[in-house]
Amino acid sequence: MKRIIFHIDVNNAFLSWTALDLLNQGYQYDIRESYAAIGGDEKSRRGIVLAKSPKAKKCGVVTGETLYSARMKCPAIRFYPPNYQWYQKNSKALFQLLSKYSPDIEVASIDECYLDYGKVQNLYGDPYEFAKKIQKEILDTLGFTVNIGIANSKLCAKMASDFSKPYKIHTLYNHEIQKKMYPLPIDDLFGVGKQTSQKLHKLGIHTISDLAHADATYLYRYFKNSTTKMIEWAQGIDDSEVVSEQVERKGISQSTTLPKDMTRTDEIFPILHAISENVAISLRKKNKYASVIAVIFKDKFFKSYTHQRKLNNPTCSTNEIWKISKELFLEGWKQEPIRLIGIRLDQLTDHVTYQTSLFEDFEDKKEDETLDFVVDEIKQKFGDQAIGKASLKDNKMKRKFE
DNA sequence: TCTGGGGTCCTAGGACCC
DNA sequence: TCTGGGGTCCTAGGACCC
Repeated sequence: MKRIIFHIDVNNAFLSWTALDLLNQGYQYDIRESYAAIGGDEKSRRGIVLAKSPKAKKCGVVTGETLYSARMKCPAIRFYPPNYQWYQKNSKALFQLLSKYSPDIEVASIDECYLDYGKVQNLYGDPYEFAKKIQKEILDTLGFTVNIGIANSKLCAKMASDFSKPYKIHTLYNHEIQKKMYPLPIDDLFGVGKQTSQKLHKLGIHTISDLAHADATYLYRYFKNSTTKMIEWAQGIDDSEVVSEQVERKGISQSTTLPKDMTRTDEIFPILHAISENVAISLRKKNKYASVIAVIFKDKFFKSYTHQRKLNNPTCSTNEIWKISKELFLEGWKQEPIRLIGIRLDQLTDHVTYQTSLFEDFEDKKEDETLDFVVDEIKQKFGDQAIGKASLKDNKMKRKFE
């Protein structure tokens, strides 16, 4: 039996959710109906468009461009800052509403998910009618609109939900692929980004149909092992299942664009220290230990590079993560101005079996970790101000990370 | 007044082992 | 002393997604 998959996607998620927030606060108009965008702060060099209203889109404003450039295209535009906590609340509410109807929901990101409709069809009947019903229920109870794509695979459902917006339902069943998907430009195919699309265009492949009919042996020279999957996706073939269990995080990272390009360690280290604390706290919240620590750099030319180390003994200690990050920074830094600095923790494990080495003090380490957990708990109870690292006390930078 | 932040997956090359 | 070769681990970088 053929599967039936829904892909549910919030229209202009960040903008819609901020619109609701503002209306709640007594705003007189709905920013979804005006020239508006969600964006970071230009002064702190985070000035890019994260989401835009339909009217702003009509002016040519695109996600990811600078606020400056958006303003050039659309002088009437107004920018609003993102509010991630509020977004998370709305996201949860959406998935909760949907899980009333089916336990088989795969959360794909903060504003989209897949639902395995085939498994519950006998309860709710015609897919299109049901999609209409939940679409309306979401609008009535949560206040924002979603697009729904209906297809026989996750890939096609995802492609379908993207066809036209907002508040639309599209089907892309297997028998509709040639008519509805083949004519689209290759850039529209999920998984084909800027680099791949450029290569494909050079090879004379411009539409999804071109790729669906392309010679795999020929393309293999350029795309190696991703060739088969890419061609299958162009043909609308995707057997992947809707996975409802929450998959464990593989890594934790935090990075920040610096207020200016920096070259002095006395300016950079307090920030790196604060990031160490933050990622360590996230790690302990999940009751995990990290086996790999990486420091992330971005230079003034926007070139990123990393320097990492695999640890003999996984850690969750703030002190150790900070100490190693500092070492990694000094080893990896190319002595050039830094635009962004960050830390990533990888290969997270549950337990630690200490491999004692001559040079490490086992007891000290355990003490460090125990202390960390106690500090976490105090902060949880009495707030972040209750306790803190003396070295960060008087640093203005610290405020940014709280 | 240029260009966020948090993820995942894949690949390539070197070291090392048998 | 004509320089194998497969497997695995580690590091670094790139592409893609929202």
